[in-house]
Amino acid sequence: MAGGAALPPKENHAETFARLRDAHAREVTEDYVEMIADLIVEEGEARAVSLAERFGVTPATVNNTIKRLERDGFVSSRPYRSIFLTDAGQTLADKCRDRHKIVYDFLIALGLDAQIAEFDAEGIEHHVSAETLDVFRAFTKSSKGEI
Amino acid sequence: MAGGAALPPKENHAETFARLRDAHAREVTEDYVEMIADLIVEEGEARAVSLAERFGVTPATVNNTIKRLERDGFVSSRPYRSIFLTDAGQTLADKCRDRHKIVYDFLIALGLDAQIAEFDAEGIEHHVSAETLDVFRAFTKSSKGEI
DNA sequence: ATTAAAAGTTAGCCGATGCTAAATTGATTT
DNA sequence: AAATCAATTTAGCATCGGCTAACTTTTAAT
Ligand SMILES: [Mn+2]
Ligand SMILES: [Mn+2]
Ligand SMILES: [Mn+2]
Ligand SMILES: [Mn+2]
Repeated sequence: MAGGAALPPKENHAETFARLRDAHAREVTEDYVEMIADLIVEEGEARAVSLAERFGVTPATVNNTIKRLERDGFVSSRPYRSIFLTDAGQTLADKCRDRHKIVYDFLIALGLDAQIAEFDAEGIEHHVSAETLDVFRAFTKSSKGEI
Repeated sequence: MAGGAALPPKENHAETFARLRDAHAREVTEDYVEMIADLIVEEGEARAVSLAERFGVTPATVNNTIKRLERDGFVSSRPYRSIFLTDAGQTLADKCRDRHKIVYDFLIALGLDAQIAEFDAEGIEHHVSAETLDVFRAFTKSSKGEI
């Protein structure tokens, strides 16, 4: 692939895209639980109106998404009240926040500016395997050593 | 963000997610034109059955996607015949193939194995800005220098 | 030339993620 | 207490990207 054939062997290729579709299916969930956790830290609670503003979507869209998250066991909410993470939601949020920070810090360590790092990390975070994350973390750490 | 507040200023935050949604909207298109270009190189033509096998989806799904690509001016096709890229499609495919390779080679340069690099590159490629791509390219190049 | 197999198409379905417009509820002000 | 304003919910819609099942067309084998 690197320098050879244009395509990987066809027997394995579909697995790559199956993983990609899986990652996609989780992206919105991951961004929401992470955002809810951050809002609770920063503003004391997570309101639908804040989520709508942060994501740049309408309140109706937030409502739909929150219902899916509730169905999937990541949040709890009561009508007209703010939104809470379940234990599963908090666990996922912690994992996503760590991962997000590792990706962001890695992009900064590579010399990118904060705005670009923020943009790209928001997408990249959902597509880094555990192995890649380890390498990112190690790179950032070692790049801090060699001032 | 790096070490400070949990969240970026709310005035700018929505832009990050707007870009993310834009990138999403382009992912399938980008993967298809790239795959079509690669199949034409490797097999002489791009058949729906090959796309279905490569992506791990059904022929019906390929058909739907090809219709959207045709509607959007990236491919041309006639019933029961193989699929061709328009000029716009070829241009996009070339761009995507380059970008894909830069991301893949960067992950390899970081020390990741081929399988992981293949998996992660397939997702990451859609979320790297031009700036990040430049940095990736430079890193790969310099890592080749210092054997 | 028939037949069988492979490839492609069509119809109809679903879930995810977005939207607008209207209705409802809760909070604030007067 | 009423009225207003802000927040939330609901209803109804659209597109994308997936699916199965049935059908048609092309290609390959006999
Ligand atoms: Mn994200
Ligand atoms: Mn994130
Ligand atoms: Mn891809
Ligand atoms: Mn690609």
